[in-house]
Order: sequence, then structure tokens, then C-alpha cells
Amino acid sequence: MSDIPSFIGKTRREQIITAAIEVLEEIGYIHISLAKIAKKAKISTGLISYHFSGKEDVMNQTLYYLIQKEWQFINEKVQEKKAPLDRLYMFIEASLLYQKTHRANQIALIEIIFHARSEDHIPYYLIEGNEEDDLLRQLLKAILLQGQESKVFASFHIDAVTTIIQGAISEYMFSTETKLDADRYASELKYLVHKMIT
Amino acid sequence: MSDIPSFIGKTRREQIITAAIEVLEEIGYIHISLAKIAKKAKISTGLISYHFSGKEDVMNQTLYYLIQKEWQFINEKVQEKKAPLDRLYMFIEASLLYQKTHRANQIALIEIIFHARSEDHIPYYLIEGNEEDDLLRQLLKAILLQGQESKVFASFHIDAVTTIIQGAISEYMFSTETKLDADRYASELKYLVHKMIT
DNA sequence: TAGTTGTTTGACTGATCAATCAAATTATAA
DNA sequence: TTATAATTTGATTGATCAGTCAAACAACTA
Repeated sequence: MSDIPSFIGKTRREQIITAAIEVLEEIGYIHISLAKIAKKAKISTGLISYHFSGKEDVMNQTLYYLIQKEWQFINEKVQEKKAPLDRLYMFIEASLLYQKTHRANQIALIEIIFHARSEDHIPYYLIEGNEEDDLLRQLLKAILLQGQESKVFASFHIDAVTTIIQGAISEYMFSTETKLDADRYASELKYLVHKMIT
Repeated sequence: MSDIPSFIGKTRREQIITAAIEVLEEIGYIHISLAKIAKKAKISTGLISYHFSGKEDVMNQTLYYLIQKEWQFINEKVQEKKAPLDRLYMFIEASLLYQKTHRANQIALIEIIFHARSEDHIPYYLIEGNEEDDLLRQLLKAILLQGQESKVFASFHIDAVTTIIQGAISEYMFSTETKLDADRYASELKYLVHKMIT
């Protein structure tokens, strides 16, 4: 009975998580507090402690929520395609589209990943997730492998190319100086990646 | 007299900055405090306030210090070469080498960039530096332009390629899962970038 | 109805921290 | 030497915050 999450508990937790995302986007991890999340969610501070074991728990569950959302968005679009090159192109397009349409989510994700550390002070961004953890990386690797096995892609180092493509996608968020909009960047990236892998 | 930074003031500030870098690497931006920096530097807390206007000032000056150090390291090596392709390869090699040999510096840099925000809460990582600010990006763009003008490189969108290469370099730090060491990754990246730009 | 469980409030506690400041110490100059 | 300025200390202050808890409230049960 007690370990089946009640409906009200589930929605309440989601309400708190979405409030946390908004506050993270507005003032960042450094200045976030349970009081500010509570105010945004229009509840009392005690209620957060009732539904979560602590601030760290809120942040961890928010991180998990954000990773899931992004993966669902991109994976769904990728599965629409079957051919490796189409999938790869869709992966790139969908990733950049998500950045554009879910900006607050991406900022909140960055805030957590780059601020949170495990108990022994290892930053989250340096923790090697047990392979399955980084869902997007796994998806991209699978696409590349599929392309090589079907001889559509040339021979190349899959881990290296995966890192390059993931980096190219992440970096777009930070290179604000350039006036390149997401669609244009996606086109260029698809063209350049194509040259790289064939 | 008073606006000429005294020698003792300069070395003291550098002592505080290097202590801050160590503490940032050990426990991160979230848990840093003036008391911890003071303890690491073996001085009193008041002395930090004497040489800096506040905690934010310490972090800003530390960030500036770290950016300068990295740029000096990479630019020096790039200037050893003259041909555009050699310069590009050296840029890639030196960037990845710096990550390997100055890991604490890179972690401290990440901690500041991804945690600090301006007074109006804009995160540092989204602030568009006035072109000259991002020295490394400017250096990379100049190399690519030089290569295109001398017809060594093909025609491509310079801003897009710049972002891709910068992303590929940054991402290496975060894709810990792969066993690829920095030298191997540098080789692969050079090879793949070559395919991309010719 | 009354009892029970689950949910919510908000004041409170103890801890941490940035910044201050009076006093002490050291360096420099006259 | 003495006076003046620069540097350094560390206790203190005021503010913020995470987490607690007694009490109130709501939903459900029998």
C-alpha cells in the first residue's frame, strides 16, 4: 500500500519538479532554495520535505525527469525513420529542435548536471554512467553501427564520431555569438557529418 | 600610488586565485566559501576581502585567470606552425593536451562558467562575449579563414565548422565512458575534421 | 457518525556563510 | 628613532537556508 505511489503524490511531485525547473531557469542552481521552489509551486516548504527526502532528492529527480523528456522527444522522431542516414539526420534535427523548443528544460538540465556532486564530491558531469545511463549516446551509437553494418557509412571510429556529433549539438547552445539559427546549423551539421562518415 | 597594483598585492591575489582553483576542483562552486579558500591559502578570511571586493570578484578574476592561461598555452603552440592545416591540427592537439595536463584548471573553469550568473541572473555560459572575448574561438576562426583564402581548405560555413570543432574538443572531457585516451581522440578528430573541410 | 490515514501548513531550529571592523602586525619613510 | 601607511587577523554580525514538527485539514472507511 505505502510503496505504491499514490496518484496525488505523483502529481504533487511532478508539480514540484516543474516548479524547480522554472526556478532553475530563472535564478540558477546557486540561488535555488526549497523556499523559492515552494513559492513558485504555491505550496509550503514542509510539503516538499513530505514528498522528497531533501533538496538533493528534488534535484536528482528533476534531473531524471529532464533526461527522460529529452530522450522521449528525440527517440520518438528517430524511430519514424528506418534508413541509417535518415535516422542520423533526424537525430541531429530533433536534438537541435529540442534545444530551441525546450530551452528552459535544457537550461535546468545544465544547471543540475554542472552543479551537483556525489557525496564524495565527484561532479555529475564526470561520473561515468553505466553505459545504459546515457540513453542519447547509446541511440546515436546504434544508428552509426547500423549504418556501418549496412555498408551505407564508411569505416570510422564509432566512439570518436559519437563524441564529435554530441559535442557539435551541445556546443550550439553555447556559441551564442553566431547568428546561425538552429535550422541553418542543423543543415550545415548534417552536410558536414555526411562528409565525415562517407 | 594606490591604483598601481603593489607587488605584494599582485602575488597575494594570485595566491588566493590558485587556492580558489584547488578548492573549486575539490568540492565545486556550490560548496566553496571564502573560509575554505582562506584555509587552503593559509590566510584569514578578512584578507580575501581586503584584496577582493567580494566572493563574486574572486570568482570573476579566477575565471579571467583560467581563460588567459588556456589561451596562452594553445596560442603559443599554434604560432609555432605556419601552414593552415598544421595550425588546425596543432589547435586540436594542444586543446586536448591542455585538458589532459591541466585538468584541475579545466574543472575550475567549468565550475565557474556553469555556476556564475550576472546581476540580472543571466548565466555566464549564455552571455555573448563581444567577439574578442572568446579568444579561442577567434583563433580557430582565423585559422579556418586562412585555410580557405589560401585554397587549402574547401568552401564551408566557417561559423558552423568552428562550433563543431569547439564542441568536439569540449565534449571529450564529458564522454568519460569511452576508453579513448586524449592522443587517440586527437588523431581521430584530426582525420575526421580533415574529411570535413577538404 | 466517528475513527483512521494521508496530506498540508508555517513557525522554528541550528547551521553556514559573506562581509565587517577594531586591533595587531609589518613595512616604509622621514 | 618615530610616524605613517599598508597589510593581516579573527571574532562578530546579520542574513539565508535545509530540514523538523506539532497542529490543522481533507479524504476515505466502516
